Amino acid sequence: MERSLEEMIEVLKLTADKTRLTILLLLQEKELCVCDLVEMIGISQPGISQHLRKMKQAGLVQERKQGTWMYYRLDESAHPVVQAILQHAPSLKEKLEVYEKQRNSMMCERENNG
Amino acid sequence: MERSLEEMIEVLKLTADKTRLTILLLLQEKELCVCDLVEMIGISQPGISQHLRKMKQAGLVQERKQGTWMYYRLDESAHPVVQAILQHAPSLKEKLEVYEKQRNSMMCERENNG
DNA sequence: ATTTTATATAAGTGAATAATAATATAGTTA
DNA sequence: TAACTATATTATTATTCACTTATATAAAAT
Repeated sequence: MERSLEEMIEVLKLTADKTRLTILLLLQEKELCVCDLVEMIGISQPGISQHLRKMKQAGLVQERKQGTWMYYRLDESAHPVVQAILQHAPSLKEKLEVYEKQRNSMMCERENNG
Repeated sequence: MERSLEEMIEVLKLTADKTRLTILLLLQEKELCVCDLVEMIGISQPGISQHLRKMKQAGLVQERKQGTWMYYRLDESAHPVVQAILQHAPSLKEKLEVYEKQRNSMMCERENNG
């Protein structure tokens, strides 16, 4: 209520996109790297990176570098409407579990981070 | 949580526009006709009507005809995320009160509906 | 040092859309 | 009936934006 209407519009525009809302729902479950999101969502890597950059600039996600990987997670200090929106959306917990099982079953190339 | 991701995206896209979010915030206070919204928001009448049509089609607002006027109000059965969003936005109660006072002071051409 | 891998940035393209101007419809009033 | 008012619809335009391809950067592995 204290934040401006313009701030709300910015956040709503960011969540009003299927790719970005999916990213947020996945990050709600677990910190993930870009390549995880590319595989699970199925658009190009630059596409994912551009969405992440926008959401980082708006304070919706935070990043952490580890080697060549860049891990992303939800920013806890984001506009509170983000949590309200995510809680009204269907969970992607199952989708993430399926992805992780199949990834682990193919003799993971990297250490299992998480 | 039961409603699909696509349904959420549709609602979020509709609220992620300054004009439409303003309309919803005003309707949250009171049922209003198109000309009220035109005056308060300051875009053309077709612009307002088009936004209202979209929101009506998505089940966000309802309409009621009275003479040549068409009154709009929030649809109570809209996707619950709408209420969550509106409650996180700054209220436009004051803006509406100012408008109504100045409208009443100019010897209202129509009966004061509401 | 060269190659490979993960990610970021830049450039370009097509589609969606918010706004306006012009016109149509329909109810009201003279 | 004719003029007026409130709203809806249509056509048009300009802008935004999601995505892709191509390229750059940077860390890791060979």
